[in-house]
Amino acid sequence: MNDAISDILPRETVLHIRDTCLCLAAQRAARRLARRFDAALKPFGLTNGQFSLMVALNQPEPPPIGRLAPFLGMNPSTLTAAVKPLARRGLLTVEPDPDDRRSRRLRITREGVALMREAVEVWRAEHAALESDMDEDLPDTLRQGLAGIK
Amino acid sequence: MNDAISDILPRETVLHIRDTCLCLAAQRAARRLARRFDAALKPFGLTNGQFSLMVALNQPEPPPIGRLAPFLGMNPSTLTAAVKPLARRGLLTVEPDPDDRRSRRLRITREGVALMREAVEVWRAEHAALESDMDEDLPDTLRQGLAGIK
DNA sequence: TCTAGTTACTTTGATATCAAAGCAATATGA
DNA sequence: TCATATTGCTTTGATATCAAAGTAACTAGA
Repeated sequence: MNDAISDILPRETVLHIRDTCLCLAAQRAARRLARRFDAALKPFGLTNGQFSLMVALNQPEPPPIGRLAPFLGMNPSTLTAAVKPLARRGLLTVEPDPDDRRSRRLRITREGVALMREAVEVWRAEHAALESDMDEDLPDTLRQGLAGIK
Repeated sequence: MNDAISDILPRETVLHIRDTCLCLAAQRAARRLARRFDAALKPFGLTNGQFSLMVALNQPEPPPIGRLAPFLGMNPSTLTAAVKPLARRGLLTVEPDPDDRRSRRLRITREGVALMREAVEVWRAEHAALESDMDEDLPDTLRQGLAGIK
């Protein structure tokens, strides 16, 4: 007789968590959307996350990591790692801020802009297709709901 | 003169994507919720994803990987990897299905159940706290919206 | 000035994530 | 029954993710 058993948690507890857990619901939806946009952006060699990061670089002043991380809901160390493949491909550069040498600013390159001009059009098409799959007011409802998670 | 430039994408395009992209909004919210539940479940050595997986094992018959993956919105290969640390800790076992030896069923162990009994209470408390941070009808709105993403 | 504290980021080590390719078992059709 | 196709899962190689601990640079207060 080994450890494997059938003596499980109460069925109602399991169903309750399954049906109400916002964290599970969010992870599930995030994975599905990630796969969808990863596939759409594949011709550009970009993942959904890389696309979002590249979009966020388009600011009058190249933003530092410390400003991008909260915007993306991301830990700064994740961003440090995420920058590497993009820098390696020459899509962005990392420059120390002259006014504060601790801070490092991410600047999109010409190549990055050229790639993004095309990628944005694919994003538009894919997002339109996504929304057309959904009930009328679901997109806005979702946007409001997701924005409410701090 | 290097590659770095200031010739960026149209400002309106950037703002449009930033404010409407459901994929970005979902990743951002998923990261925030993941961190929150990871922190709450840390005393049990469980991540939010491990918790959800363990909950899903509580079924009359131990489910095969191929049934769990779609439930979690996950690629089967991700699940194969996710199982390893949990099996190593003795929280679940992997058994070949006697009726189809390709299929592998995940069975929660006694230890797994014991751990989950406590973890579920922490989940309850954390989820209640999460919902109390939100506007009245936001949780249900979000659940419906997230469930609408296929 | 120092010096202590804070901030911005990186490194480390672990798990998470996927697509693609691979393997073995099952199912199907001739 | 044999060959082919399909199915269920795993492996591989790459990026993603985090917390914790580390480093360097800045700040504030004595």
